[in-house]
Amino acid sequence: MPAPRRFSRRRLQESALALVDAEGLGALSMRSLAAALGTGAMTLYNYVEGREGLEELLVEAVMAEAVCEGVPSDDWRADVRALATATWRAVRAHPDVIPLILTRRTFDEATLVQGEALLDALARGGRSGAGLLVGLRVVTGYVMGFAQAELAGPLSAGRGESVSAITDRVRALPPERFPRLIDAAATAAGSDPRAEFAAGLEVVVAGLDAAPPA
Amino acid sequence: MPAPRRFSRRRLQESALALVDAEGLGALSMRSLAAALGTGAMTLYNYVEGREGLEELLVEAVMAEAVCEGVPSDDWRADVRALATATWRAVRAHPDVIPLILTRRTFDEATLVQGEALLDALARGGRSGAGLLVGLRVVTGYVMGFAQAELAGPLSAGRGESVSAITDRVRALPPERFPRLIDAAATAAGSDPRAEFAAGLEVVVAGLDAAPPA
DNA sequence: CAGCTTCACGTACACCGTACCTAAAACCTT
DNA sequence: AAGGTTTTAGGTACGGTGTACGTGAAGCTG
Repeated sequence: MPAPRRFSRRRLQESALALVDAEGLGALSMRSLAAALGTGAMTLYNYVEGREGLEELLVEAVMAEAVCEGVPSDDWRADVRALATATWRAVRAHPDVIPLILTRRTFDEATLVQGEALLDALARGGRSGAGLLVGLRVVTGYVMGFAQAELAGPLSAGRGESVSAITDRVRALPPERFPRLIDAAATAAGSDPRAEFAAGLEVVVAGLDAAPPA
Repeated sequence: MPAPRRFSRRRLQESALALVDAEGLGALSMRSLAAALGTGAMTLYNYVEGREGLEELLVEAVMAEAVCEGVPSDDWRADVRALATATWRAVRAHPDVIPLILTRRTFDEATLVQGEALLDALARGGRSGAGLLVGLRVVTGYVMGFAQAELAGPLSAGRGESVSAITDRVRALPPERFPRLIDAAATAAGSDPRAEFAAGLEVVVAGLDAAPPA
């Protein structure tokens, strides 16, 4: 009965993501996205539940890119690594969306599938019940925490800021009070984020191996 | 020479924190905080660098509550546990500020001191260089990630939402596709967040113990 | 007592999300 | 074929936001 919908959900996601990737989160508004689509702001309300729904759309788009092949395998450790890394890579590809991801508890398809797969891998590692839940929390916590660290860290250049804005700021600290922080910042400035993430993940996996599942 | 300042920084922090704790982050605006202080909105600009500065003020106030006694001790593992727990408790005491904490890279005194202490503990655990940096990332990542999980999780009641809104939502999922998620949600609903955090932290510490510092 | 410096704070503007409304488009009746 | 019905498109307008700018007063210094 209705007039045919002008836009698909995918189309909205693509436009929104392109806009945010190009001009930053601050450039996203109902009006700006509508303009990018060549329509009026109020039209978007036929596709999305207000501003909140728009942001969910974006998060969903990013998480959907976290595809992970070869899971489940016969090696639960490899699976945990693969799942965590896939999520992290997807998030990292769209740094401007990170604030939205961090401040939301998402329930999109992709996140649920990844969560289920992660639980499955951990279960194959011998965890169950509360111990399984703890394992999930540790792994997802690590991924999210690392993403947060990358928000304005020396790893990624914030919009308009130098790559090492943070590093510079730490370097300016009183060396007698924060010697280790200054040292760590110098180390971070010259390190590869992928290697850092992988090394941290190794610590997590080692912990899962060593800690008794209660 | 000047007219004496009407407000102290501490006073602003207390008012802002009280306002946010009582009415949520959405209730915080230049005007609302000014009104709570009995003044006009523009006055705040004499104390704070715009909205951004106001939010930093809040984060600083929360982080300052993360006091940690008895560190450093002669047990680096205990120190890591104590520091992580102190930060988490402070954050958890003001859940409405969590979005601000997560979306910001903070440089207030308290955070720096905690970071330095954490690095010191990890160094006593035999880490240095890149391995030390990784240890820092893992621990702070875990704390931040856990805080994020608590945003709207079954652990804390979101403003106006039932304590188990998330749990309910997971329970409504197709059981044949997400059996483990549903199970985990049920476990989470009945678990104590403090115990969960402690157990996860134990996994992290075990990982730090087991993983070679490169 | 000037005079300068600093703070207090009202006004005004651009921009935001969105409640509400109108018109047109496509299907379902009769 | 014509009318009714239902859904989408999209404009208008309102209350709220952050803040640039300007004015006025208050206190120290000469």
